[in-house]
Amino acid sequence: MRHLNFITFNLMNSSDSFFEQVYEITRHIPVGRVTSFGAIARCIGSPQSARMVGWALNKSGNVLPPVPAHRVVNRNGLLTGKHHFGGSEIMKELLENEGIIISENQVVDFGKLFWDPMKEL
DNA sequence: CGTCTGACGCACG
DNA sequence: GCGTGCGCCAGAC
Repeated sequence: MRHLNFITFNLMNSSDSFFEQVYEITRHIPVGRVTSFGAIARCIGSPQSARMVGWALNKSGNVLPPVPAHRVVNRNGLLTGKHHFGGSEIMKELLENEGIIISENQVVDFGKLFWDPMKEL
């Protein structure tokens, strides 16, 4: 049954589109880890399309399966997308629920928690 | 078609 | 280390 859902998902979403590649990589980010827009862009093969990654994630709210967009921050570990989660503190709370410490709108120990899709995928 | 818009990242001063 | 400028490119008009 899960297999059928997966097939339906692939039929409903052109799986080779830029957006879908972003979603697919984002879904692989482990709980309690984070990555950056640029890292995802590089993994796709468009290192200069980091802005598009953000654009894609902005539209990921109603996408299934769910996309953990809150685990994507900018290259400095800054929560630049926090205003797109309904409330301004939703993104922070989602990350803290996974054990990530946020201070001054920034991920503490970002270098340690950073998950590189190129290396890990 | 042209133009504008960004959840970015880099180069430079 | 910080501010500024610019290239990036898929959608929405």
